[in-house]
Amino acid sequence: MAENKDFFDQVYQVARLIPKGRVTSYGAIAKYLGAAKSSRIVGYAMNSSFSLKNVPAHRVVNRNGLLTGKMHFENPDKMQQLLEAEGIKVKDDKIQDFKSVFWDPMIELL
DNA sequence: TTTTTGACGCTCT
DNA sequence: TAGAGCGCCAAAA
Repeated sequence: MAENKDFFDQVYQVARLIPKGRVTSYGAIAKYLGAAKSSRIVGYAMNSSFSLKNVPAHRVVNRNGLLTGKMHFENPDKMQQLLEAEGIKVKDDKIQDFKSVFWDPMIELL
C-alpha cells in the first residue's frame, strides 16, 4: 500500500497502472486519489516525476484528450509515436476515440 | 524565505 | 450553451 506516500507518488503509481493501449486524464487520477480539485497537482506531479521516474506520461492527457504535455517529451512527436505504437489513434495532438481508449482508475482499479 | 509559474478541472454567471 | 474565474500543491529561482 502506498497511502503513506506523497500525493506525487500516488500519481506515479496510477500512471504506471495504465494498461497498454489505454489512456487516462489528470482529473480521473486526481478524483481517484480524492483530490479532483487539485487536478493541477496531478499534471505537475507528472512533470516532475516523469523526468525522474519511468512514468508513461504519454498515456496521461487532459480531460479533452489533448496531448498537452507532449512538449515535455524528448520530442513533441515522441508522445504521439508512443500512443500510436500502442494502438491509440492520435491526430493533431488529440486522441481519437478518446472515450474508447479512456481508462478510468476508479473503475478499472476498483 | 518569499514569490512566481505550472502538463487542469469544476462551478458559477 | 458559452465564457470567465476560482481553487489546489509543489518546485525552482
